[in-house]
Amino acid sequence: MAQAIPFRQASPLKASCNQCSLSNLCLPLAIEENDLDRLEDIVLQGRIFNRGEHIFDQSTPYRSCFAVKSGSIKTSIITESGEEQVTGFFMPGELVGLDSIGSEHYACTAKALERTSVCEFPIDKLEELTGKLPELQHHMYHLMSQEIQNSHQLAMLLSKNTAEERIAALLLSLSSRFQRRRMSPTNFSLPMARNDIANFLGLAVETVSRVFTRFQNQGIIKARGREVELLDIEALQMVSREFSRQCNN
Amino acid sequence: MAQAIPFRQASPLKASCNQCSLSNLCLPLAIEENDLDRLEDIVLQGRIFNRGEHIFDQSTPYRSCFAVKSGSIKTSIITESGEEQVTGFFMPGELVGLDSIGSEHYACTAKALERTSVCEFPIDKLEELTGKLPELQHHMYHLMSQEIQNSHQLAMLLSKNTAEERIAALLLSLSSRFQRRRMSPTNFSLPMARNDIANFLGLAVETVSRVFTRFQNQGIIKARGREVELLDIEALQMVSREFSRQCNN
DNA sequence: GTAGACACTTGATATGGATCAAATCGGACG
DNA sequence: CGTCCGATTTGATCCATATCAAGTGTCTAC
Repeated sequence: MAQAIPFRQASPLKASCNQCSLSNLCLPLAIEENDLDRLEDIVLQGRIFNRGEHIFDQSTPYRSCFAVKSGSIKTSIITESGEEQVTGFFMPGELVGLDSIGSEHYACTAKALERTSVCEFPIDKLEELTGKLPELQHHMYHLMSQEIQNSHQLAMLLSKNTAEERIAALLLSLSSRFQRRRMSPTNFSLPMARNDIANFLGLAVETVSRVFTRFQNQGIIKARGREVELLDIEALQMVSREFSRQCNN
Repeated sequence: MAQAIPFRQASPLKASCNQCSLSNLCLPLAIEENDLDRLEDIVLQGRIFNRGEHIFDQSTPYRSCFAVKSGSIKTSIITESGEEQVTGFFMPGELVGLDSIGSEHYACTAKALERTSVCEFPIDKLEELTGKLPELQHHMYHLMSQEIQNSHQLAMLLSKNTAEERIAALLLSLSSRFQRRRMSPTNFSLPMARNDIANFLGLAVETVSRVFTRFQNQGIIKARGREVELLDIEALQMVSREFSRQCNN
């Protein structure tokens, strides 16, 4: 599949957010064409992480937030007692690390779920820039408030919904995020393991597995390992009482 | 009950954040003495709400965020099906409405839990000001990321902890927030009903009640209605595995 | 190709907290 | 001071999901 890449630029070399296929999802979307080079001036592009590698963890001093360029990332909080709580999954175009701005260290640990490349935005430079570009500042506020809302939605899911409802909501959320990237909203491959899904949704792995097979038996989805096909989106929306918000952020 | 209020200033009259007893908790803490009047220029002070009144709800177009001056506020999401999910409690010095910046409408409903006064910060003016005062901008980012972290902590509590752990964590959080305001961290009166606690923590009212009496029988707390005395904070911290963060935000 | 390790599935059983039901408390108001 | 209604407590029972226990599948590395 991955044919040899002829000249992988080590990394520096000015980024061209301009030409990035994600520019309509990522920070550039809030910036005028002619200010774009100011963002390109501060971004560090081209860092690549293999599956399982940490982008940062809770002991890393906070420096930057990261945009996912390709691949995917899971963030989680590890408690003193070593328990993990997955707090989110991040796909291309999404920004990781907004939960830590102004903290000494990152508030969570970010791990690549597959081979993943990211763009890094040093926070001091980014804050300086948002001070000059009101549109960008507004967009940052918006992204952060979205993140708060998402997290509230998650809390809601965890406290009020059944296992089936939670899983349906997750599948729908992923679906709409694939769609945003002009990929199939019904056929995709889950970037995360059942374990991560279970942890994220506050369930046992066994329960996740059972719900997947139940959905499959009902003809709502087809799943083979991480490959998923949503056969009946409406049914999923029925199952998930609280689908509205999760879907159209 | 509400005796006539002799001269309630309709509202204008320039605020003096300067002299506000909460200036070390609220937005002024991020502002140089000599820039403070710029914040005072944009804040609308003196709005008062009686218990049960809405500061805003999900149909209100987003205009402002609010700082609690006295009293307390509960925020919640009301779903189409009418279910409520309490997303937070806000006490003096804390900022409400950060979850909605950049949205058309408020993402939640805010209700006064008791007689409450708030300071209103129109968001357009505030964004303009944060563009000029880097310290204030930084502080806003920090507050918002704190809110994300809090919400993640809540999600964690909901998905991993028992009823006792959740309630212990809430009591400790309230305790430290009272302490921050130089009030007793061990003797206080809960601003919210058992019902709100239950909803917030994803429990049934009955369970909350039972845990309160259990804690009481164990001599950890003393509770009579909303009056609470924490007799053994260490024991509470023991009960709540995940106390660390909740306490010292 | 095979060993080992991990990811996932399936089945049987246990349990924390929900739900249902009812009593008691407490405050607002006449 | 008594009434009424919502808030809180207490008790009995039930259920969704965790937990425990075996498989079975699948990927990696040698």
